[in-house]
Amino acid sequence: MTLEITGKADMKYTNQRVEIIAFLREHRGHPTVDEVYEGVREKLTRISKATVYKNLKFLSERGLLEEVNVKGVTRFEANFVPHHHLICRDCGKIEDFESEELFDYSMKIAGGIEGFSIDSVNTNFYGKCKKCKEDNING
Amino acid sequence: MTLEITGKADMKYTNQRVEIIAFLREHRGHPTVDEVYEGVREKLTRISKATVYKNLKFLSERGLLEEVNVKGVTRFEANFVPHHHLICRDCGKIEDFESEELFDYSMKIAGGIEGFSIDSVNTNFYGKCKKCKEDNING
DNA sequence: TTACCTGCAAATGCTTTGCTGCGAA
DNA sequence: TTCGCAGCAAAGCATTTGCAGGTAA
Repeated sequence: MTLEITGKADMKYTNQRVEIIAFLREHRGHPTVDEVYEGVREKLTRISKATVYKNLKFLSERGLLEEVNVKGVTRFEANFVPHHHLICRDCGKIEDFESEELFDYSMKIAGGIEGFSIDSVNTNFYGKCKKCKEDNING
Repeated sequence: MTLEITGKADMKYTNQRVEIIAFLREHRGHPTVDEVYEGVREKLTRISKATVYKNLKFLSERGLLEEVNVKGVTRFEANFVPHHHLICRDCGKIEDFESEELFDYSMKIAGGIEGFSIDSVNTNFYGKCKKCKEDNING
């Protein structure tokens, strides 16, 4: 796999990094560190968890990944279409939600904020996912 | 201090809980666990950090506090006026930002989302705070 | 009175780090 | 060839837990 990332040439594209990014591009469910580790291990059986940690941090700092934290659990994603999050308070599930109009509206408001220079915006919607709602009724 | 919280009677209002909530109501800068611990310790010198942890978790689960996580650091707040966050990518500082119009707009969009029942919304604006911007230029 | 809560200390588990050998460029 | 990176194991820390005594209701 070739990663199409321009302007980020000052780093080595090791197999480990390539597979971590590939895994996150293919698994949009906001995996945890362990889930990334288990997933990548299917391709690179000898990868260590320390390498996964190091690279998730490294790639996040460089803007190749995004880190999300819900209910004390750190999760990762590689979705660079501007989007928002639907977060279930019960199970901690995160779903992406695209709304160009909300993005535009928020950025317009961002333009009027003094003292902070804002480069991105993300709205979190909190509530209950379908499954947890049904579980509440039935169980 | 009397906590004016209705409908939350099934818990004991120990001095520790009262002081933790009081501290967070007076310190709106999104303190960390350690900062809460140090702050409350000025009133209750014998409080343990385990008690602070237990209660921050307990009170968050009951909706008396909100937990925010930025750059891997967990912070707490007790601001129940609907608000948004300005988050500095450099230093991790969080400022509250009130915008009724953004709140209303987001909730209107929330009403049209299928499969998730949404009860609250929070927009995070990411960028650089004034101080970090100046530090970047000067240092 | 009694169930719930606190403080202490120990345990847990996520995350980071130091170091040696290796591989991308 | 060289510097950055991977893997391993150990260390570091934030957070949780078990338990005995204390306290709010």
